[in-house]
Amino acid sequence: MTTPIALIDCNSYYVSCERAFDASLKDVPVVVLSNNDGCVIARSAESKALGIKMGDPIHHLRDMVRRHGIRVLSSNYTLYGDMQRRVIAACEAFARDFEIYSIDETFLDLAGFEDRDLVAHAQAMRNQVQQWTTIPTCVGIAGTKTLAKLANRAAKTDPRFGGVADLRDDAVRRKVMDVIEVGDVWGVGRATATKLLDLDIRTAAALRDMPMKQARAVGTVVLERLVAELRGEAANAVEAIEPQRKGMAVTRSFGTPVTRFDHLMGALTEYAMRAGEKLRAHGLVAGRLTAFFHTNRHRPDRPQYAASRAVTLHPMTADSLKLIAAARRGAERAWRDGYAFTKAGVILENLVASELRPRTLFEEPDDRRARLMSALDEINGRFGKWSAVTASQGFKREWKLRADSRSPAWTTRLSDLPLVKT
DNA sequence: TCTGGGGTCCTAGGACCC
DNA sequence: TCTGGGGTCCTAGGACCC
Repeated sequence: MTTPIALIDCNSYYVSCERAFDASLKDVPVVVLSNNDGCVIARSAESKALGIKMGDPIHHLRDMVRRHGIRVLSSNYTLYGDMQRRVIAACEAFARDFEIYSIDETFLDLAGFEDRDLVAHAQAMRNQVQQWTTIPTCVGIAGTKTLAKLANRAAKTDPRFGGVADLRDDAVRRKVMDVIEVGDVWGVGRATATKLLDLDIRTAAALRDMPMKQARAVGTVVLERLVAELRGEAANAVEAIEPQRKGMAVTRSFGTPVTRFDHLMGALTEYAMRAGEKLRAHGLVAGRLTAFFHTNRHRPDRPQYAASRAVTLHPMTADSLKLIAAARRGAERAWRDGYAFTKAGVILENLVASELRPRTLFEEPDDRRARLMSALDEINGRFGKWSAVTASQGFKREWKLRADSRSPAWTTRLSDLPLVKT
């Protein structure tokens, strides 16, 4: 008997976070936009009912927004990240091991809780989260992570489950798998779904029943593992310990296209600064930096150019000024005149915990530089992101993105605290 | 006019080296 | 007529996830 796994998933998470602090958003259609106010990344139930899809560009929806009075918000990741900590805190007592899978989903290893009524257990957890954060959730319970995902989907889409679906029961599991489309299974994307449909494999149940050999032929070991999980054989454990991350990136689309090298460098400088902050916040150093930029891929009628150049960081470093220098070297090598660039970024790889980094022969301890970096982090942490910047970054940001309708930092900035009038 | 950002894993060809 | 093999790094791109 495998230990039961639960997946708790917040409903319309970003919208629910916004609603926690703005009562006027209740019961009306709401959407939250991606960075740069480009496309829809979260929808309230009312917006879903209007037919708005995940990823819809907002400029295609302007009419609809006017007609239905849809409330449109820029995304506020500081708020969503802070709310996530509160959601996890509310779940703490309900399992011993957690894997925080994404900003709104957490797997729970329910080992040690098997003798309880797990549906009642999950309902109590939902209530706790609702009480502490106002965020509505759904919970799926099953023997493997992939099945817990399916269970969660069932809990979310079929009101008869009352918010908690337990797929450990054979009959319930079969019924659910018969109706879930193959493309809605976790790990089956568009390309794989097309291949499976060609083989007349249309449901989660059909995927479960396909021959293992065929699964490997269609989608390598990845699909093979997925099929095993659908059969109840755990191929993925709940990973309570966060694995060492392999890379990190800071990338942005530009509000206005960039045609000049110095403007591109202004943006890359900013991203390299930010990447350094992220490295230092995680206590890491990087061994490799890649700078990239490209033109608008949605306009094939215009001249296209995409390039990326990697620079080895030797010695490994988290020093923003060294990252900026490396980004410049990469960008200079890749630059071509005559194009309008719409996106750029900095990717850091070969990450190692700072204290474990290999020392080089000629490396001298540079305390002053380290102190400068922590001073920078402190100033920008206390007074806001653009208080201290490098000269090449500059205060004028021609490429900067749009975020016209961002909600206040309700939970993390004192001046944005909501006021209660009595 | 206007189409996100941040991840992981995998594949493949070319350059380069021994 | 008649191609070396194997390793690593770089760049590019596909597929998937949230």
